[in-house]
Amino acid sequence: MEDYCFPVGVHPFSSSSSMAVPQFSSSFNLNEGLGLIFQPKMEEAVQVGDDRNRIILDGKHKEGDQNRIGKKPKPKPKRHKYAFHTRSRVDILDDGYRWRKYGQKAVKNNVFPRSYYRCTHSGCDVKKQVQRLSKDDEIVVTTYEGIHTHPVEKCTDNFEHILKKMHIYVPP
DNA sequence: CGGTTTTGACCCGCGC
DNA sequence: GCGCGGGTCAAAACCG
Repeated sequence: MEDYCFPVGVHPFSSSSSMAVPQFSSSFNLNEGLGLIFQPKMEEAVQVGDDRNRIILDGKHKEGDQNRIGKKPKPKPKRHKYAFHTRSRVDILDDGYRWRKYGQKAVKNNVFPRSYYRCTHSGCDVKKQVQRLSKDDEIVVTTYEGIHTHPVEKCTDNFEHILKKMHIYVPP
């Protein structure tokens, strides 16, 4: 599946606690290419003492529906995928961008479905997939594909709104 | 009422 | 060619 898989960091917008706390940071900028910059203060999230927090690089990903009927088959531009393994009990890890869900599919050998999101910013076709591992349901894999053509949407959302969207997790 | 989510259908690539 | 799995579309439902 992935071409490369190496430990690098942790998703900067979650924590190892029972709830992913949205911590917005303009330093999280996929436009930097591989320059994923994590805030030092995010280090608390790297408390999982194993290699489960990592980045997956996939340089040769097929281009979705570029070849749909009625469309010219374009030379496939290379798009990189960046995947974060995140220990979190919530699926929605707000990264400062606004996403619209456009699909959900059951994944083979996984009891949890995979969700597909697209950046809502006009002209920006960055996508991401969110999937939970069936082995360890506390691990969420978020895969980003493409590069944002715009800066991070500032934190228009207030915290209350975010919590609503997250369906706050209440530990038993 | 406009934006988002849901969900079944559809498309495509790949292996057999 | 066929079936399977993954990815996307698009209409309807939902929601603030």
